[in-house]
Amino acid sequence: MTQSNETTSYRDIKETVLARIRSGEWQPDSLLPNEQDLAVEFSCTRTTVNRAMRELADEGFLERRRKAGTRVLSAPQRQARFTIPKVRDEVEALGGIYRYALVSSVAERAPDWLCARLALKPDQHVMHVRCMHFNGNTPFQYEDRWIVIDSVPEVVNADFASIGPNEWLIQTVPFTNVELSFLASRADDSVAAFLDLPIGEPVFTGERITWLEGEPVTFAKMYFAAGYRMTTQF
Amino acid sequence: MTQSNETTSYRDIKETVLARIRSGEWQPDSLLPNEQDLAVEFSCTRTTVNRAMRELADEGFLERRRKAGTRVLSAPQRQARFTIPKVRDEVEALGGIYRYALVSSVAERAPDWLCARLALKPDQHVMHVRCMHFNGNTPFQYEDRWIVIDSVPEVVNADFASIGPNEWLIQTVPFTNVELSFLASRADDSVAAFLDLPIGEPVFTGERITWLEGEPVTFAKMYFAAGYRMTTQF
DNA sequence: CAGTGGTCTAGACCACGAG
DNA sequence: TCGTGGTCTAGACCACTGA
Repeated sequence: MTQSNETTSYRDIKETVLARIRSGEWQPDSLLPNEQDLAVEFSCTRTTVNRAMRELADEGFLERRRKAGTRVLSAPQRQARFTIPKVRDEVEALGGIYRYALVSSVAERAPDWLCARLALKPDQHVMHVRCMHFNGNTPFQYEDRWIVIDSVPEVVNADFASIGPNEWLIQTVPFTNVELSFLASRADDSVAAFLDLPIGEPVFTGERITWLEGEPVTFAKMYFAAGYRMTTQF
Repeated sequence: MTQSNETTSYRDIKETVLARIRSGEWQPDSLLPNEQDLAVEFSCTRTTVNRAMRELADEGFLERRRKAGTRVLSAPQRQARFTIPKVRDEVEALGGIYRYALVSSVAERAPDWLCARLALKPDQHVMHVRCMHFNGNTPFQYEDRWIVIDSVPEVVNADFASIGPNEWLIQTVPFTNVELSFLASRADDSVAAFLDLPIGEPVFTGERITWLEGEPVTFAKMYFAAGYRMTTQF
């Protein structure tokens, strides 16, 4: 009990509401009493009821609309929250020792497919950085990344031998918008070599595009070693 | 402006705080003024400041501790929220026409690997359901699922020819705990045939384990058709 | 111990949107 | 139009935890 004894907290209300939904007392799609009535029932203020119901709606159990009232969602829109850790943290969470290694870092004209992907002008230049992340001496992730020089001019002076491009970017342009995708790809000869896999092996792959105030900053492909799985509970 | 003119809303405060972090005015790891002081600065009550800061902490930008105060997280723990839609919704969101087809549905003794995975007793029985989800006539997802009969006895009477096992389960035991994983697997001959792929092709694969009040309910493997990617923005 | 965030109250005004 | 949720105020007590 977070609050002192015998008060009804918003947590209590959340529990009670969930229990009623689970028990079938409040059927999917059914309309719930309004906040004022619930406040009376729970002997608390409408503010407290409001917080409880608002959070339940955020969590995907309820749908609330002014005037229409609050309904139980028939198919709860449960959302999985995946925390996207930095590779270093991910390795260390596994109890491993993180090691980073730069493979190559070159400034080059942005390839056509990247221009299309990031809406770059045809003559824009990018820093192409390839690197490896190890768990001890085991390959953990191979990263292939392009950083738009016009958007982050300091990148030409970055020392990617000593710091990974992701960590460098987080320090340099911390607050960005991100589009993140996951897919299964096939190991080409390069990926296979870096991850110590047979060519053609399925590889769990992430793609991340990052913008800062609408300007494209970076495109990254992250190839995970065999057996990797991304897991969450909810 | 959600509130009437000239009041400071919790949204305004959130924006201002984020802007200060972005601009570097509030550096990572630095301590922010306490709520009371911010309330004075923003000419509003502490309640309003509290809501703004609480939400920013929920969203992974700040860390708050009683007595210690509120700090800017150096590596924002941005969390990707993936909405896990029902297959039907996912297909329809693509503008496609959803079609479901049952492949097989048999009650059987739980295989050993499943007993281990779900902590079943060796003699427990499961309903093994295999089915296909199509976008029009294109394979979209092949689903291989086991449902624990002791946990959901009604399953023996379910008509999986007319309703998918996931939709049936949502109707029957709506509120559950879930562990969800994604990985890249290799198409075996069966998966390859159902998804119309060459054998050995990489397949984006989901695994879902569901419990109800601690009792294991179901284990499902979901194999997605070629080219599938799971995407989110944040 | 004392400062900070966590939460509740009692009341108010308002925006939205269904009927 | 008018009921419902969205938000803010002003004030209070308390839980947690760092020093």
